[in-house]
Amino acid sequence: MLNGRSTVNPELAARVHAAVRELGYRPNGVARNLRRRQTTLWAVLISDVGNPFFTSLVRGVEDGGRQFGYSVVLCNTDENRAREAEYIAVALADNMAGVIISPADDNTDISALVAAGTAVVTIDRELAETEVDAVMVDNEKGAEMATGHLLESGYRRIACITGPRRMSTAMQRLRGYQRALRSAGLPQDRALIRHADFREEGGYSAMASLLDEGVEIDAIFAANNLMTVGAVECLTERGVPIPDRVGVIGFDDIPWARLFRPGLSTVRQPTYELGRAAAQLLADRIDNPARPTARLVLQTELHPRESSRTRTS
Amino acid sequence: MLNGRSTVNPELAARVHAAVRELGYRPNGVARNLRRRQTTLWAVLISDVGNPFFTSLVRGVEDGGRQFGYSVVLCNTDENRAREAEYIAVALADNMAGVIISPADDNTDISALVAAGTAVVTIDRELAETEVDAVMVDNEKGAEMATGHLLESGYRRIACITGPRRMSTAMQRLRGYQRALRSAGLPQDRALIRHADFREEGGYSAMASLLDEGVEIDAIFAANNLMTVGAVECLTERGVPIPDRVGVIGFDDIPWARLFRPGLSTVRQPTYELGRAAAQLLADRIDNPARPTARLVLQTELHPRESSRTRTS
DNA sequence: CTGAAAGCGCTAACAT
DNA sequence: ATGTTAGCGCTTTCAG
Repeated sequence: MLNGRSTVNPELAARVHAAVRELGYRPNGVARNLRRRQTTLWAVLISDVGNPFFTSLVRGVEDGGRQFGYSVVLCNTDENRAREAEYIAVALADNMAGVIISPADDNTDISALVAAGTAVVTIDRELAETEVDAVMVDNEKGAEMATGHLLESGYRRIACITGPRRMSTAMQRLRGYQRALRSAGLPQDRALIRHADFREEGGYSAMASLLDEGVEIDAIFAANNLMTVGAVECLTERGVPIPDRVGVIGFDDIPWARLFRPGLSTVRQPTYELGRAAAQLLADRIDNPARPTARLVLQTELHPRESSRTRTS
Repeated sequence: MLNGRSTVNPELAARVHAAVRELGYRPNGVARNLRRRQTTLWAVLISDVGNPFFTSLVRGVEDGGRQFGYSVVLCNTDENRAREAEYIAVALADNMAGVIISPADDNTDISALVAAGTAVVTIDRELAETEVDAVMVDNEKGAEMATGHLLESGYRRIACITGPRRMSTAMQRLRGYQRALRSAGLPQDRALIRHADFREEGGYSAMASLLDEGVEIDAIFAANNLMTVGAVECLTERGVPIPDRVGVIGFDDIPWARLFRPGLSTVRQPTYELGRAAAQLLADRIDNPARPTARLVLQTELHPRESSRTRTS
């Protein structure tokens, strides 16, 4: 009756409902999950909730999931494949309805999930081998826009601090940077390219190494928010004026970037929307496991601020 | 045998384990949960993962929970009591092992959790009625330090933008502010006190109202990170120089506050540690439901930066 | 159309 | 010390 199945005497129904309230009866979700062989839980595997990029993503996923009646289990992988594998095992053991993952590596193994029939959506980063629903931004275009903006502002010796080779986003953003230089007819100088770890320290050290090695540069394109902050800190610490001596633009916004001085130019990603879209795709995949995989690419937006002001010299 | 109970023929054990691996057997956590009448899930109820304060808290909880074998379900309440109640119902229905909550209101009703025997720890904010384990900072002292610092820097007409009356943190921080003024022998001017909503917009409007009403002020103490940002934005927008015309200090740090210009003075809370401590307390409470309730108070740290530089005039 | 019964996969209690 | 069984609370199926 409580499932709204039977057609019962309305008076009886009222009495039952009263009793339900009176006795404080609560349906046991665990028993329901066991019987239905499904839960209403999603695992969200990201490298760090401390990074505002992922925060906003998670927020979107949670809001989206709520609409469909799912709760979100947070899983920080710290870019660590072992930890990632652990969480995948948990998701499997707990029969989670779906997994949204920003893989720590292009080759992250999600075959166990696929084999178990668990719905999976990758977010931000793509998987090389397995074909599953994916939501991401147009990284190559975003990076090209950023680099193109520096070129238009008059910078010519533009360095690129990108992420690890094993991550799709790092490579796509690097390609975008290279494409912009090529379009402008500028030489590709390998000394201008650094692979760091997508963290603040990585950005800092990459910036330091560029300065220490005396590589001639007049601008920096940093391929994520944290590395941008690291690079700026390094420049500030060493008294290199931004943008007069070195222009800076970063990929992905930083909250309150407008309160920084100089204001940081960035390529903004629609992070919240990425999360919402992933939630939509996952809910849909759960209802419709057979549908062909979807690949959703959202666009980025250029936000020029003072750190990439037009060069006058 | 898989529970490591029996003493079995080692050769047989090896064969079983081989079969386990071969067949890809995975224990069903849901069935286990039903039988044990317990899960390994914690619900963390906070108002917003988008706020770096809560982000860092959640990170601490997740890291702490992992150590004890728990996963964390993220629940954004948006300071909304209805949504909070919904999530409490979910935690109950899903038999979650424990709940860590930063209540949207001093009178948030957690009696259902208590009645069901679910372990609960409040974090950041306290509950007025129910006595449960609690982790927080010394808000009054932190606010007193902040205000005291402004006084030492030569400010005399210090306004306070605090949070809603219904929240313990807002009231404690207000009291700390008042205590500092009293110690300095300054008058308590009610026109200097504003209750906002702990959000950026709230800080912005409160600041705007102070300026619009022509209240004579030379400094601001804002009782959380987001309201500090809002207040600074308002001042910046209206061209009020910080700290020369108005000094600013905020409660709770903001990531990369040192990249802001002027650098924002803050009272730092040990956010990550708060989360870790709450996790510890919750795990312990689950193992030991009868132990008396604990109330853990951590200390804050003053981080003076340029926004509250000593007045020369 | 409604009520009864089987059983999801595991573990705790019980019998051997 | 080991093997067996009952049953967690629900939903689904099947019989009435």
